Amino acid sequence: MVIDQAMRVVETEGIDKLSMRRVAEQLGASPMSLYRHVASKKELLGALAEEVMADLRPPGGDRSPRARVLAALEHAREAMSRHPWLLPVLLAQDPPPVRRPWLTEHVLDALLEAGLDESAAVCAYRSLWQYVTGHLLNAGREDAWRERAASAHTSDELATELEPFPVLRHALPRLASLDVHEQFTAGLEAQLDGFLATAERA
Amino acid sequence: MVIDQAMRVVETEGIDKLSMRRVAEQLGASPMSLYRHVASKKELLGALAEEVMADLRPPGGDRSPRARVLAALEHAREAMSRHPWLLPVLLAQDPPPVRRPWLTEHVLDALLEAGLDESAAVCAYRSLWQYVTGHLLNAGREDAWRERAASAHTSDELATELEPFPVLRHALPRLASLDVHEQFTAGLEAQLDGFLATAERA
DNA sequence: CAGGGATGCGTACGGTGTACACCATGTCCG
DNA sequence: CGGACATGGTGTACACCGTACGCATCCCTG
Repeated sequence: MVIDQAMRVVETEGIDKLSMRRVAEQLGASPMSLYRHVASKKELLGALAEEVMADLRPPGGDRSPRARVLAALEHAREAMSRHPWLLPVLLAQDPPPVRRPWLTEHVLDALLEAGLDESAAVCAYRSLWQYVTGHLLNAGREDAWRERAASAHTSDELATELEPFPVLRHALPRLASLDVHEQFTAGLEAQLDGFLATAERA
Repeated sequence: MVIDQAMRVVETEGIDKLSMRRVAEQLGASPMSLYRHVASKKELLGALAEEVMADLRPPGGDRSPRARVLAALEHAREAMSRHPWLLPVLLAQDPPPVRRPWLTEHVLDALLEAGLDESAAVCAYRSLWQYVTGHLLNAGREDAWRERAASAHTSDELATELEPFPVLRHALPRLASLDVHEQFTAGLEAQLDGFLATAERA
């Protein structure tokens, strides 16, 4: 019940409005009463994260291993991008909770089927996961970047600031018009294909 | 002076011991006096981040473009891993500060020289950067994961918890013995080579 | 019925960022 | 010289936060 209400708060008011007092208030209870159900706020957050991760089951299908990896990670990205608070919370939890690792299982399996040996598969999985998380964490700011880039044309101040960086300045419009989702799949495919290629060579 | 002292606090006591009151105290001043020099704590953190980023100049050299990209990003990883607070702070800043983008300039330049067209280079740069940040954010927890993985042999509870995930369970020892730095360069090279390969095909 | 554990809650402590009003000092201009 | 004004410092106060501690109340069992 507590975590349900907490989830509701997070979803409606955002993660930084989540406080013990807020949850208790909406529950018509006193702040301290929550501690009968939850050891600490950190644990509460962990429970929230686990709840979301629990139904992070990659889509099935009888596609090629490569396609399965791409689909699984794209699915994960999409799901996690709908809960922007999730990733920071997960990263703040130590030790990392065992979170029904469907994704890991699925991707590892596909990588092995694609011909990677076990240690290469593990390495590749971690790399791909890191890429996905990195993308998610940066993606929120892309809009701000875009504005910044767009204003480079008009703002003299920014123009002179970028004076020592000719390549960047010239490429700035491209950066502004970059489609976030396209860029995600491009990077994902590049990395995966890189791994598959080195596996092939061995 | 304020930011210098703040930097000192962060370096010696960690980022979460940084508070206006703490800095003021060490400066022998009152908390509110800081606000004459800094608009808010957020701005203070931004200034700290910028200070570190300012001397994030990738190493030069007359190597191949590929080697230059790798060296630049490895340099960035190494530098940022020495300041674990940096990346979270950067990601919390909106809008992202213009932070003397030596790295961007350097990598973009190398990518263009490697034969990518401008929009591909921009896309690749963002992907690579996202990978680096993702790696850094996850890397701190690797030790905890390693412990967790190591305890899988002994702990029955974890063993039964992993029962529905045979592939993962079998691969767990590999995960535990993964060298973080090797994994970083492997993923980096895979992604970069993937981008270079698709550029070649075009 | 007596006792005891589970559960809820009120109070309080120590911490945070910062709005606001006030004061000290120096600098410049009429 | 006298007063305006900018610059920096301070003390108080507010609105929060997480949570340690101890007391009150309930139900369940012996």
